[in-house]
Amino acid sequence: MIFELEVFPLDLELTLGCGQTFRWRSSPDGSWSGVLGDQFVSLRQIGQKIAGEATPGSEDVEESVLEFLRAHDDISRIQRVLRRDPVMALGMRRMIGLRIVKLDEWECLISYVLATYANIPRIMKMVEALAVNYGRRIAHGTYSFPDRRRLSKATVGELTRLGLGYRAEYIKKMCDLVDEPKLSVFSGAPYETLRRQLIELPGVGEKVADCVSLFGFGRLESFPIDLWIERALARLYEKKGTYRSLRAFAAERFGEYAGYAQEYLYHNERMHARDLGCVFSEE
DNA sequence: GCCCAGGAGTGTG
DNA sequence: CACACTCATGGG
Repeated sequence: MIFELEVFPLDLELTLGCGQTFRWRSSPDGSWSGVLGDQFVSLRQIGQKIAGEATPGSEDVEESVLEFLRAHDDISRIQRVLRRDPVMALGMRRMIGLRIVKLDEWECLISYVLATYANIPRIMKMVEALAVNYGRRIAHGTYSFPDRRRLSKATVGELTRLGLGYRAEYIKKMCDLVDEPKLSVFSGAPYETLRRQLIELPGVGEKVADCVSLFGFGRLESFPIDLWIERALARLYEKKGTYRSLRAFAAERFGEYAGYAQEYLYHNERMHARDLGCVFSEE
């Protein structure tokens, strides 16, 4: 199935390659492919349009892609709000095509529990291993991410052998504790409540709860603080401290769109580490 | 070989 | 509340 969409502004490479998603990969021809629900989707940027291709499926692919890319986000409004911060104002425009994505809640929860104390290539490998071993086959070599029922069949031993390390226990417990009704209750809760409930889950601390709030439940005010963000805040704002204090700093500074500011800072800091410049300061 | 990774859980001061 | 230690392993 072939389709065409307009999402503007959007930089597909930036959005899918900056480390917020773990199952999207680029091809030499410049297209990006991944899985949405039970469909294998391939996207390519052509000017201001997105050309897409998907395996036949029951879902409305175009709608899924628009939701995934958060096409309804008013980026100019978001940047107008963030511009109040002088550091953001300096380089924000060059991040204009970087959009926060909206992931499936369950997949996001599992993915970011796996993400603790691992680098991105490894996280991608672990998530892919879960899909291949417990997901549903939807195309040649492509598998959907396993829902709770399917993932429940995994034993801790199997999960450990797949390279999850100490995370295997967390995933096993998660399958016993979280079901669709529970996720649905989470969806309706305000951010602070959602966050508190997520933290009660095994393997979920403040940072993971904030990632799941942001990428899984679409709470744009969430500001996950990992090592890169700590460095960015120290380097660009001379701000150090506990998670609690840094979080308060971000809330005051970036308000309802702290999640976008976070992703800008995250991407920028990683580029800076690779000596690819910094858009938020003159160097 | 070495250092690091989108941290969390637990125990201690 | 703030720090210290452990956890299991692969990637660069």
